[in-house]
Amino acid sequence: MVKILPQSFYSRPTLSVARELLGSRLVRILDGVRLAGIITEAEAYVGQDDLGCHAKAGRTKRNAVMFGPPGYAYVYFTYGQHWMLNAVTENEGFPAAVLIRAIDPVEGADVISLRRHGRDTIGPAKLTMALGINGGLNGAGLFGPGSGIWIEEGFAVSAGDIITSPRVGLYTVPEPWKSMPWRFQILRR
DNA sequence: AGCACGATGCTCT
DNA sequence: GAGCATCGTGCTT
Repeated sequence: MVKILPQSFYSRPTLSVARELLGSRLVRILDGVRLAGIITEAEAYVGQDDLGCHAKAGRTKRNAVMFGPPGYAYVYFTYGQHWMLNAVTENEGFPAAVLIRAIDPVEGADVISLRRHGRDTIGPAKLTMALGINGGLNGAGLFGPGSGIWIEEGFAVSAGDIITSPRVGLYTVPEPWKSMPWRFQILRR
């Protein structure tokens, strides 16, 4: 029996949510077809004090969803071509989110492979390409089946199987934020 | 297998 | 006008 992660799952410390999203199942209904992948990598972005977080300079049109209630998708466009998927965390008014950085396809792998031209789904923009995620999903609720995207309970990943490291791509972010070990990955054996 | 680089356009200053 | 939570290619080992 399948359980969609409830809004209360996201209404918690972002680091906990990021760790626990590993092993869970990201589901996307695309053209009526169910696609899904196990989340294998995620990063935490934690509030206005975190100078790596988009919310550092306050609320803007782009990051507004992060300031809202938890459990919603924050989808933004970057590098002129890529969409990034985040899950908003913590309480309304505290801007924080988890960036989903990689999935391991488990349903609709044929469709996913076509969409990726046979290439992998390890990378934040790669998985949005694979699942057809774009700005139209910014603000979509992740805790119910209504929006065509949600996250289901998966399997628990033991602490020993989680790799922690600094977040990727924060070239101009000052320390200590640049080096905070807020990237979580499932160890590949 | 790894590194360097160009692409490309939106957002915020 | 600068910068960007990246990707794919092409070149080097």
